[in-house]
Amino acid sequence: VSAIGDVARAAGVSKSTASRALSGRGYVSASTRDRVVEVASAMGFVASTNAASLKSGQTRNVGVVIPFLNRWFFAELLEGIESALIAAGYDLTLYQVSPDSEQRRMLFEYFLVRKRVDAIVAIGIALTPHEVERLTALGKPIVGIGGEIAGIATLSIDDVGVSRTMTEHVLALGHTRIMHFAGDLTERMDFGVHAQRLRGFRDAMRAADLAASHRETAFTTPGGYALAHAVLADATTRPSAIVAGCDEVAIGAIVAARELGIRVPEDLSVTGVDDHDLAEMFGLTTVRQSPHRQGKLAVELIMDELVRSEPAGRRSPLAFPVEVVVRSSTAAASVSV
Amino acid sequence: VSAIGDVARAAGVSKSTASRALSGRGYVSASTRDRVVEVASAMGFVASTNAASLKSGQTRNVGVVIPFLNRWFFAELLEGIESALIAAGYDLTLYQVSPDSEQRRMLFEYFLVRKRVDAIVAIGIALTPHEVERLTALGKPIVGIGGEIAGIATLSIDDVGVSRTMTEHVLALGHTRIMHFAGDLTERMDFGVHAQRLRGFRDAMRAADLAASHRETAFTTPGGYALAHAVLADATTRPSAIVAGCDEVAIGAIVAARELGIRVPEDLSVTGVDDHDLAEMFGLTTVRQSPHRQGKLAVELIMDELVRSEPAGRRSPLAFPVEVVVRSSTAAASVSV
DNA sequence: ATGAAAGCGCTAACAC
DNA sequence: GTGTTAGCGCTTTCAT
Repeated sequence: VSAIGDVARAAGVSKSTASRALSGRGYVSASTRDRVVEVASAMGFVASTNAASLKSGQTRNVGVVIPFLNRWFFAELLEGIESALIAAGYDLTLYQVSPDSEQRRMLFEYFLVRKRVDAIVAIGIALTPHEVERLTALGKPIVGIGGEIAGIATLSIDDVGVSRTMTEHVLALGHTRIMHFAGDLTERMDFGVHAQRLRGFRDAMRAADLAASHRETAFTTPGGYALAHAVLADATTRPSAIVAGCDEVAIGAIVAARELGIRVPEDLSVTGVDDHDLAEMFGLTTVRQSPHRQGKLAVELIMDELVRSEPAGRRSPLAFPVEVVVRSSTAAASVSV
Repeated sequence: VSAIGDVARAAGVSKSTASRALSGRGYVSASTRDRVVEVASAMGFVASTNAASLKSGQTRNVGVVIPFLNRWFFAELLEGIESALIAAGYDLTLYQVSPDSEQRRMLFEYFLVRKRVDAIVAIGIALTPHEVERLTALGKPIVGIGGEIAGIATLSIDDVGVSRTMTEHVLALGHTRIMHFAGDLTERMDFGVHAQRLRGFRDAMRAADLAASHRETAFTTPGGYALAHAVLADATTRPSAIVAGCDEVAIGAIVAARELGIRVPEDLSVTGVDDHDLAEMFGLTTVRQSPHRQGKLAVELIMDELVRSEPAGRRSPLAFPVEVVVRSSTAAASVSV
């Protein structure tokens, strides 16, 4: 009672002919094909992916490993990946994983290995050489996003450079009392994003012969808000500019500053990183990472290996180009002292 | 060269014994089991889900259909669902679908039918009777979230009631010039959430013998921001309270109000719906929908049908209980006129 | 151009 | 308790 057998019988052909007609591979006469296709759709027949996969070894399914779902950059990235995959006829299996967890080990040792996915997109996860080896041994293309990983194609922005650029931008406006709102360094997100952005800030400040002060905070809007309230309370010691580690933190800082009666950008310059969808509303100067495009590009790289199997040239780490977006939050800088 | 055959040979047993030892089903002596398990893990063996599914008809995979990824409520919901599924040993296949699209038809006619998922969680999608029938005919449990759907278990909040309650809350504070910031009614999200929240507002206003005025906006923070700027500009006509259709809109309104020098809540009360993670920062009075818990509950319902196969009692629509969270944004209401 | 038959890797009767 | 056997539904040589 195999389903394709039913279609075949109804169309008066053999299973193999039905299969050829429906999959498009192999020779079938036009008239036969049309008949089979019509019968199949009339019956509402859809081939079982399991059976097809078992035979072909292709699942038409891609696993996506992601650390956050409720943060703007990651949600947007996921959207880009999802739409690109659907467009290519692939399904997306989602794994939310915090780095450094037992869960993560499980994922790589078990979930990803049971021949359910053709490829993997690993976001914000610094794969170990062992993990890379295990996955490539299975012949599964992997693309990493968020940092460089030896041996596989990766997509990432230059976090140090981005942070340095933003700091230089603020310096060029004449600021000297600049503070960096860094992510929690002990949290140790993979690839040390927080640490790298801190480093970019420090590099720029050192080059300008200025003292680089920073404070750590949760990488969220409430985090930036709370920290700004603490840091901005004392008018005599407050910085004239804040270089925030990400837009969420920057936005929290702006809200807090306004609550304290501090005008932004007149009395306080704020910059972020991400081009969050609220950035425009707050006139935030930031760096556009184009997560949507990163997602689509990642899928393209996957498809290069999967469909056209040309892994060679592309395998090197790819520094994704970003774009600085200057808005009013830094436009009118007060030149202090 | 079947993989489990390799394990079996290496362990000196037959394929079926190996299968029993690894799956845990059926009788195997403890010593044999241990040996097989050890050999398998030494070889890094993981059973092919395809083959297992083909045989058992169970995919241990659940499809989740969701309209947005980058909105707080939906992202949080997805997180809840994901973690509950992983905990149950299930994978999650993600489909982002805008209601009313060609894509959506494809999804139900094709993607969801190819025996790749055991069950479906449909979020914010008003399934048609035809779609429900097709899916239930396949014996796949479905749980809907966001509105009632005939014939399947659904989880939703009482949108009319929620909106009425919030309006009554504002009325009780003594406000008379209250405006509703509604979602775009032409956008027609499934289940008419926007229209229902508007109705709850109108019901409460009518009961209080007050004129119910509302304006439509995109259901986003920038949307609420732009609308508030337009509505609040004229001090003589501005409302003393805004009942926003969701927290995103409410937050945008608060930011705009503050930019205009309007104090919140002293000069303007604002309420929302969702308990967005920025709600606390803005002191926003809102309704907590607990998306995380909704997600976990949805998975539980799925598992009831899937594992314990007891679909009966639960199938009726379930009104998910919400909680009103009063914060400072409505605490000190100015009694107008 | 089409059909017959083998088999993808695993599980579940059924025998022993 | 363990091995043997027969498929799950499809694709794909290989004949015809």
